[in-house]
Amino acid sequence: MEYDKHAYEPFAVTVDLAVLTLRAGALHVLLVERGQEPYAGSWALPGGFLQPDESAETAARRELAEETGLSDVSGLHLEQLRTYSEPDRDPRMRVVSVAFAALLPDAPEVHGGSDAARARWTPYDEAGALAFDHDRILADARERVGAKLEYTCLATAFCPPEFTLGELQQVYEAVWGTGLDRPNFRRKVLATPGFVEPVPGASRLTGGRGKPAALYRPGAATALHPPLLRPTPEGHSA
Amino acid sequence: MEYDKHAYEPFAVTVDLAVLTLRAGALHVLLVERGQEPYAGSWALPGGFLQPDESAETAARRELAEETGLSDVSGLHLEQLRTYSEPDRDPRMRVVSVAFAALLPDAPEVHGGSDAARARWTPYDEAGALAFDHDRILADARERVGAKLEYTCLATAFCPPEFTLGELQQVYEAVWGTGLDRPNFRRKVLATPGFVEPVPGASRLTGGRGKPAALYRPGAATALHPPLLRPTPEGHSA
DNA sequence: ACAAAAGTGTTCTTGATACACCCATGG
DNA sequence: CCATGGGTGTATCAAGAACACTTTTGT
Repeated sequence: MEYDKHAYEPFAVTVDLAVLTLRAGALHVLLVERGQEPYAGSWALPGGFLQPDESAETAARRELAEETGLSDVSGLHLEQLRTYSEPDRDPRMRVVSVAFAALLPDAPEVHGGSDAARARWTPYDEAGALAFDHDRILADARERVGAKLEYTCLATAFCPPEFTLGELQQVYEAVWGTGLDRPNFRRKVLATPGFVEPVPGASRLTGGRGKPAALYRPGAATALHPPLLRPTPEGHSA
Repeated sequence: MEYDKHAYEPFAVTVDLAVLTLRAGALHVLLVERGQEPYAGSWALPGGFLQPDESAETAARRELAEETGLSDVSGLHLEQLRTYSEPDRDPRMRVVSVAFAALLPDAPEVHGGSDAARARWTPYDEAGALAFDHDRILADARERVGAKLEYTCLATAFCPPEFTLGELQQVYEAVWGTGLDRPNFRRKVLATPGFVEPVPGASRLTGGRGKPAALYRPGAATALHPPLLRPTPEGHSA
């Protein structure tokens, strides 16, 4: 290892964020419209450069606060996905990008981030062709989050502080794109100690009609044993 | 996003490799001895700088070939772990490192890599304190590989082209650090279509004594449904 | 009364676990 | 003939899947 600071072409290091949330039971992602070339007018994932004194995680959280306008992003779940480093991924120079997924419970309207670019929540399925390799980053984000729902308690990161089991189930269904059996889902969640804990007296009407649902809070557990497997994606089966 | 090449302090981008293999039934990792400060005399994971025209994956494979001396590393499994970017992880300058795990079937002796540094295979448990944040990278590598053994066919990446079920089981036991019931392991593997496929007539003696074991090749499947869960790590249970 | 959503119960089937047991080979 | 490792069979138990049914609310 040699350490001459200028022996190599400098690399720019950025973070890109797939900010995910649920709106009306559907998975949405935060996109910003690009003002300059390349890809001017295209939609892209929010992101930006690492400052000299911050880690990728710190930069990601800073960008998240800037883009969403939220005052407190400290409790939100940030998940490092992977790093994209193909030499030609940005036509202007070498940009190595560390990608993150961020999970938001409620979805504040965000039109116009801090840097005056247009921003909007877009249904995942309508994200279409994004700038750079952001399509792939977004697909990787969904796959990673979908996989982590299976064996962690991550789903509560999409929910407000108090939520119903129906809302929790909607998280799974939206991210996985499948339907789940409500009684079985309910039993599975309640049978996992520390996944959720009941809020004693509380209940809430969900669809205007129907029985009010009991409210729950996230529990102390982080892992799910045994996991909650999604209905066999394809023909794998033992 | 602004793109002035010199608006920011340049970052060095490196790759670090946790090269894992099985020797005599135990998990080993490839370490190199550092010649210069900082951490001169300490052991570290092999790695190096990204060249201007290569991706992190390409750089990782190049480093892997250089450090192991293997002529063909194209078939080996490389797994991107995550990127380590704490500002103070290298005392000299900002070094952002993309970490990989590499899985080797046979373990060629490697004393002396290409850059004249001493290199050696070390049992995972004896790796002790490594330079920089390499302890953490190595721990992350083992955890990631252990997790992927549960729900993918990755275990065959540790095996030679033809292997016995006993050898495959040793992979699981070495990475997980647990014992497994042989009859049940066997059934589970054979019941998963495409995990392994038998080599018709072949068999091999393993321990000098005992019945010769049938040989298998890796199959076409990559995923395991349902997964092969490790014996409950801690008190999670439904 | 009816629709809609929450919540409970029950049955069936699958897969995991824990063994006991037989087979082939070398010393 | 015994130790060693490969391979088979089987009983038991826990978990998941499917689905019928009851409860509580708004209209």
